[in-house]
Order: sequence, then C-alpha cells, then structure tokens
Amino acid sequence: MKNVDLQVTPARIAAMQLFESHNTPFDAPHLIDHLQKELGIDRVTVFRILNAFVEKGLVRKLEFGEGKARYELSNDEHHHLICESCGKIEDISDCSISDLEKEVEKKKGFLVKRHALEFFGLCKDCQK
Amino acid sequence: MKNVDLQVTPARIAAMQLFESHNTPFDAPHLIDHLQKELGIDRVTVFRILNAFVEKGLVRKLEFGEGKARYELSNDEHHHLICESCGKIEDISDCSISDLEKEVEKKKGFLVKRHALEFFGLCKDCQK
DNA sequence: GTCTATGCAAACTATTTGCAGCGCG
DNA sequence: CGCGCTGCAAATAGTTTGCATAGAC
Repeated sequence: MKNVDLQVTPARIAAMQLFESHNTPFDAPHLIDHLQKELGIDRVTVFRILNAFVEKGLVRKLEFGEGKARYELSNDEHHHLICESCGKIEDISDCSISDLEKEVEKKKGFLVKRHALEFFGLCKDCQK
Repeated sequence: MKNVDLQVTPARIAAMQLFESHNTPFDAPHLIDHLQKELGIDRVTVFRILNAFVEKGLVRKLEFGEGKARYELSNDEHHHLICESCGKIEDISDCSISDLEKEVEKKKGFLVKRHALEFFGLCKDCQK
C-alpha cells in the first residue's frame, strides 16, 4: 500500500483484509457494514477508500446492472458468471478475447485498454 | 408496441421515436430531458416507461460504470467500444464469444442466457 | 510538523413507491 | 367504462463534497 503512495491506516488495512478474504466482488454497502461494525468507520470514508484503491489500481470497479458498483482485487484478469436466480458470482479466468480485441483495433482504429465481460444466466444449482 | 401488451400513449411513442433515431445508447436523464421539453412528461413516467420497455424486451439495459443505466433498442445483438476520453460509443456486431460460452456451460455447468461485453479505451480521434 | 485521512453534515443523482385522477382500447 | 398510464409528492439508495480535526510518516 505504501508502494502506491497511500497512507496505511486502520480503515484501509481492514478494507484490504476484506478484499483478500473475499473471493467474490462486493459492493460499497457491504464494506461499509463491515468497517462500521468493526471499527466505527464512516460511510463517506469507505467510499473514499474505494475510490483511492481504484485510482491506484489496487482494486477494480465492476458493474453488473444492479444500480451500484462492485469491487474486487485487480490481481488477476478474469470475468464473471452471474446467476440471475440466486445471485451467486463465479469467476472464469480463461479469457480468449485477445483475438477479438486485435480485430477491434484494426477495424475501428480503437485502442483497447481494458474490457468487461460477464455472462448472465443460471448457475448449476438453480437450473433444475 | 401492442404486440407486447403495452398501451400506446404519446409519451411511449415519443420515447420509442427517440430510441429509433438514436444510434448510441442513452441514459434516463437524457430521455427525461427530451420528453419533458417536448411533451411535459414527468421524470417518474419516463423511468416507468423504460422499465416497461426493458421488461417487454423492446429495450436493453446497459451499464458502463457511470453510476447510471443506459438503454438501447434490443433489435440486434452487438457490443460497445467506449472511449474513455471523449465518451463516444461505437458498436461492434461481430461477436465470436459463442465458443467461450459453450466452454463455460460445459466447464461450470452454468446456463448462459446473455452476456455483456464492452471494450474501454481510446477512439481513433482521441489517440494522437 | 506537514500533508493526508477521517468524521460529520449536507447535498446530489439516479431511481422507486403510493395514491388519486386521466385516458387508451 | 375498466384497467392501465400518468402526475405529483415523497421517499430511498448510492455516492460526492466542504470543512474542521485527527493521525500517519
């Protein structure tokens, strides 16, 4: 955290710990809930921490059409399977879009910096 | 519009016309602006129209991480190139994700109903 | 000690809900 | 004329901003 020029504070440590212990992306209210109970951190501070983390590239901001953002560690590149029935979010890592990306750059002259790919549907358990 | 069991009203006609004359997805405030000036339609009504259109499958709801939704006609299947500098949104239609989709279904047992794919970066004009 | 982070209050934006009245079919 | 659509008021959810104080380095 010091390597990205951010002060190390209790709130930020706790926030980072929650990211590290979570395997699925969560939203601001979820983090607020935790930090409020645990350390009495204010809602506003949580949003500021999230924005700082995103800006420094520690964390990625996602949107799944819920009217609020979700966040996850930006360690590895992967995409999501979102179950429209139970809300479970799974990861997929094998992303073979680089070909399509190259095509876009050639065809449209568009310089791709990042992409978002999500699959919506029904998870194994919700199908039967 | 009658074929999806929705009453045909001035507000809905005007909304549909805006969709048909627009080539890029727009947000609720944009539509509100138009319908308010044109016909004095209330903000709330516009949201209700948008929800009805989405529910009936006439329109698709998108989110590009702006903290608000965008909408577009759901005629054809395509994806978007979003310029992070000027905000221009272009379409790409040749989507070759069906392979990846099949893989997901096999590997994870996840039933894919739809997917979202967007590329973020710099458009031709914003690169130099 | 300086500069950044936090708390509190307030504001703002997008969106939803309740209820009464209007209008499409 | 009945039920769905709209308007108005109000509420809710997520998120941002301003300013004064507390805390990290």
